[in-house]
Amino acid sequence: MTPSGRPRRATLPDVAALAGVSTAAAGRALGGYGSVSEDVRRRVAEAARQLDYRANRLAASVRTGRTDTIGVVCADIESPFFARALRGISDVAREKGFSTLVTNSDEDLASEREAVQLLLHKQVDGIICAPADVTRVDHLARAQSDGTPVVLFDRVSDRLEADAVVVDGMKAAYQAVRRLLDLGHRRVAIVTELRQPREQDWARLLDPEIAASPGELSPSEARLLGYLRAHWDAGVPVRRELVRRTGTYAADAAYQQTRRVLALKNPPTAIFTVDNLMTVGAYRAIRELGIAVPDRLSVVAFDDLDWTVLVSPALTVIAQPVYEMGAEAARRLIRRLRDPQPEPPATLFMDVALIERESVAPVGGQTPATPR
Amino acid sequence: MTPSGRPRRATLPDVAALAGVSTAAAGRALGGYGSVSEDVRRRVAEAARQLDYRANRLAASVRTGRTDTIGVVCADIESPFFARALRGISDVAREKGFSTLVTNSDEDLASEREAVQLLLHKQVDGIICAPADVTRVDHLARAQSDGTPVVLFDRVSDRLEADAVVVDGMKAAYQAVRRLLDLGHRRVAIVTELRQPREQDWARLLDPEIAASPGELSPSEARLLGYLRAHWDAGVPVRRELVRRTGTYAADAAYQQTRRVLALKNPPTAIFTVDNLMTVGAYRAIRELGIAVPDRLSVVAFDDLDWTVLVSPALTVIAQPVYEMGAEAARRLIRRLRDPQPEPPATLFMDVALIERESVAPVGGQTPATPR
DNA sequence: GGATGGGTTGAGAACCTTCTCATCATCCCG
DNA sequence: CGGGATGATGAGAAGGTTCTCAACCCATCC
Repeated sequence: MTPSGRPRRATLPDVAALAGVSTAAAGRALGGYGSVSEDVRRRVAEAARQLDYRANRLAASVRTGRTDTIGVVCADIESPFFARALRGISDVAREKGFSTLVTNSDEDLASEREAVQLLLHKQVDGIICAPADVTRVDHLARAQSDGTPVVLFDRVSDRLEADAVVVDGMKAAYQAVRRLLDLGHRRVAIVTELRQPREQDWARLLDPEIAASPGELSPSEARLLGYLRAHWDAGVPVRRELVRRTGTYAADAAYQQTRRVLALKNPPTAIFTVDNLMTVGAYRAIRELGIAVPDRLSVVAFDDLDWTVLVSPALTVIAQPVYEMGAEAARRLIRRLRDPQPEPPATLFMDVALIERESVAPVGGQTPATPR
Repeated sequence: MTPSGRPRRATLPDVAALAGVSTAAAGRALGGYGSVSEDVRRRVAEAARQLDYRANRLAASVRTGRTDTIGVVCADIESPFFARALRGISDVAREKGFSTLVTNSDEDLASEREAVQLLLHKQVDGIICAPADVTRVDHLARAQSDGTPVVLFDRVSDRLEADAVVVDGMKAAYQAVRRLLDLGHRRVAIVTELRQPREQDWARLLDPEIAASPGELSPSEARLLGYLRAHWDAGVPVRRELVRRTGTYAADAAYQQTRRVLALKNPPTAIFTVDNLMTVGAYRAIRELGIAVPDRLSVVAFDDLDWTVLVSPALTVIAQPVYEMGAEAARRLIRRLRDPQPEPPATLFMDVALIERESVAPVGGQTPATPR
């Protein structure tokens, strides 16, 4: 009996004793390693059943050094993007016998560091992380060099030799914005967070050399770059007042910025929102102002959300394979866990799809011929 | 060096040796238990820093029996409801020094059993669970009697003596439906999942005795009961053809059912959807059919989602304090962990709010005077 | 000056597994 | 029938921590 009066849970020696074998044999019988006779296996199983034995996987982990757990650091589990990705991760993980320990960084580097620290203390076998700052990944590098593999998710960093699963945000944004420009739009607004609005950011994006290697860019920066390039290639000048940064990652800020940009003397005829939170805020502003979409304003949003088909007109969006991205990240991590030195780390770029619905029209405003 | 060539991580004895103290002393110094002199504390800290010591919390857990981890069994992490609740849970958990191990049951009893089993193997300190079937909770009862406290979330079961954090779904639904009836609606449809459409369910809900103790009802059943009661109290007969069950928990099914109910010769003038997935499906049908809301159809939805203000007209909804529910569940669980025998388990009913927006009008169809 | 008591300290057990290794029985084969 | 391979078994170490306990120091108090 424990001090609390509850009967203590049966342990391996208890089972072994009841079955009349050694602890080692009982362990083998239940753990499925080593070799045991059929007879012993049966007796041990029976004893375990009788005692309602429940293996303590913690103890096993101390011994083996494996916990069959993968740690996930996401920005915010509440966001549909991460929620769905996590579903992909945990489905694959479960299938392969792993659990998932989830933490939120809220896009804050310090929280992320703390989270990684915690995961390492808890001895997770590997980590999937959406790094808050792709230029500050030393903690991940250290985890990795200490033997805990890392897979980057949603964001690459060329300062870390690790697998990564991402989307080519630059290409996707380019494609969407190019489409708008081709339809004759000359004033296309973009609503983006972009946390540190360092003045040199803008310059960085203009630098063709940096622009060529997206490993230094956050997703938002990459998408902004796509926006800029589409303009350059189309020979349309970029209007500074149409590039709206919220500075903070919040729908409300996007709402404010959108109201402001739509209140310009010379307002945009199209707007591109850079992720789901920005879309929510921007769309609220558009709706509140009662602006006719797509007649007066065309809208393209990054990320497909279930409500984008519920509003009228339905939103044209860039859809990322979010679930699959999560699943693939988990697959890669687990592959690396199983096979210590498989192949050199690689970045997987997954395809996005531009889903044309009803919120885009040629400038001037006729609705396109084929609404859906 | 480990076989792999990497230097082995420093352990407590290593630190102790470098600091020139016993392992026990080093453990005390770093772990913050027992008593140590200032001098020792400093030397140990310095040694730990030099060796880049990282505590193995697994080993500690084996010894202490605590893992500072709480297990969560939710139906589907991808649903906005659970995603937000999980955020509440993990915020509180983190603040109090706990991690969260997350599993999905997909509303399937077998998966839930498996998940609980896994959590127990991993020795979580406690479990927060949204049980798939409130009448089958033996596995949770066993976990609890074995010393792993359980807090029910979103659903009560009177077959389990445990804390629970829920919403009074019956009252909420009653309130919403009553409002519709008071506005003159006589044909109010309800779209609900309700997994096992056992024929006796209906009878159960009619039985006043069972209806009095909601501890046997799933949230969907409770909400249906609220719907029924509102009718009884208002003296409005319940039309069987207006009660639409999807049988399966999917937006598509809700879409189908909604199309069907709206295609009746004598269609409803109002519709009540029972949770977020049902709302998405039902609203898609309404939009596709081009039915004017609220002029021809009033709409009330359970659960407030970010898009309910983005559609026009904005949806009138019943809002649950989802984040707070998660947070409170975590608080209760942790309180019980800290204090083995605090008070008897209790069910906390949290308040819902009926948020009136633009999707409800008196029957016949004028828009109400105060749109927002 | 001895008793009391609180703060420090280290030895070693404990937690519950897995793993190594030596032992032993069995079996196959030449 | 000897030699070697194969498989089953148990003793005991290992994994990295926490905890118990006895010993010790030193100050205080009578």
